[in-house]
This record gives sequence, C-alpha cells and structure tokens, in this order.
Amino acid sequence: MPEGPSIVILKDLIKDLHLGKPEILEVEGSAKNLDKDRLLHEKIQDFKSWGKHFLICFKDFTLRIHFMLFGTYLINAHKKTKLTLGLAFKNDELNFYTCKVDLLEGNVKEHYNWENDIMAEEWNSRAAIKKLKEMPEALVCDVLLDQHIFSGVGNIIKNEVLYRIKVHPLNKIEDLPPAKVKALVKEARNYSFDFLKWKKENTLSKHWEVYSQKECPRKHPITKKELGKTHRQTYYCGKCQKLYQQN
DNA sequence: CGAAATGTTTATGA
DNA sequence: CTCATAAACATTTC
Repeated sequence: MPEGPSIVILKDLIKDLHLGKPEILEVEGSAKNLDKDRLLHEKIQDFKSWGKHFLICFKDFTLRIHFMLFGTYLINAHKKTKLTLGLAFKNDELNFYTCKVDLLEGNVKEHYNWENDIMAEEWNSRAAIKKLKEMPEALVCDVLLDQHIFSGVGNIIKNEVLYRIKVHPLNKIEDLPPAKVKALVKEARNYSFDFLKWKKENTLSKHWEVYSQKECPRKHPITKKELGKTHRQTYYCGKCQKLYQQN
C-alpha cells in the first residue's frame, strides 16, 4: 500500500465515487490529537496526494494521512482492526487503518511542493538532478528513498529502478556517468507509472525483476543485503548492475 | 509459530 | 549540537 503510486490509486478510487464536495456527517477513529468537532459538518474541497501522503483538503486546513508500512483503507466497507480514522458522508464512508493522521493549518500549497512528487504532473526532473549533484557522496540506494528528492519512491521502486538502469546500489552519485544520473531520475518516474498500471491490474509482483527475487531476468543470482544509511533490504544483480568505482 | 515486509519518527549515545 | 544508530509503532503474509 504505502508507495506513491498506491496513494494515487486511492485518490482515483475516491474520485470515481463522484462525491463532489462532500460534507462530513460522522467522524470516528482513534487517531490521536484528532479534533473531531473541527471536521464535523465541514465540506471536503479536494482529495490530493503528495508522495506517500494522502491529503484531504478543507477550506482552512488539510488532513494528512500517512500509511507507514502497514496502513490500509476501505471505501464503503470496514473491518475488525482498530479504526484510526473514519469519515462518513451522505451515502459513502472512508475508513483508514494503521495510519498516522496530522492536521496541517492553512493552504495545503504552503506545505508541499509538487515538483518533488514522482507521480505529479508538476514533477521536475531537472530539480531532482540538481539536488543529486549537491550530494556527491550519497549512495544511489539512499538517494532514491530520499523523500525530499523523490517523494513517493519506496523500497520496491528503488530496487527495480536500479536494476532497470543497470546501476549497482552502492555507487556514489559522483561516480556515476552523467547519463546514468539522468537515467536514474527518468526511470524513477517511469517505473512509478508502470507500478501504478500493474498495481491496478493486480499484477505488480509478477513484473518484479529483482525485488524479492532469487534470480534476475538473465538468470544470474540476486544478492539481498541491507545497504546504505537507510538499511533497507536491497536486491540486486552483481553481474548486470555496474559498480563504477571501487574503494 | 516466527520472521519479514511497500516507512517514518523519536530516543539515545558518541 | 550534530550525526549515526537503535528502538518504537502496528498488521498481514508465508
């Protein structure tokens, strides 16, 4: 659920309900610091996503929902797990579980820059390249998870992008040929849209080339290791993915 | 049943 | 004070 494309799917599902600007008739849930009175009878102006954040926008504030690792939601359905936030409208309800809810004051545009959102129309690849050049020592397996550069990219996207561009996860940005830096940025967005398409078709895991795999498409063995300062599981092919400088 | 997993924040210590 | 590391949180799947 938690990577950027999955949040876009949630947003699209809600748009498909054609709610318009629904009034909140009921608020439930255990989210801490949740001011239920503030939400009651307010009208939702818009549903947005930014990276892994799902945003419910009101006139003067925005609810931010972050699903972390285990978060889920149900639309017009519910389950036994403790409800974190439930919103009921005239004919529909949205239920969010195991997520973090925050209230952002003021206009949502003051809080987010959509140039960094890997799924947004406003995505700015040149800005991403510029930020990468400012961190020459950083490892490629870490920068892909940096939400200030690639908001929405998670561990699956990280691993698949690096295999697609045949770059070893332990390369430093400064050691990559400029064409590979460009390819990194381009594929981060490309793969995210493939992720979106495959996730909608329910075929995402069938398309994994390295993530959670034993061998790569060329039948080489996959290495699985916790790498970088993020210490996330990294799956890569030592034969297909090049390490440009060793030290 | 134990382990691991699409993630981030907070606490702790050097 | 800042950085690196550890711990914390919560649920489903294999």
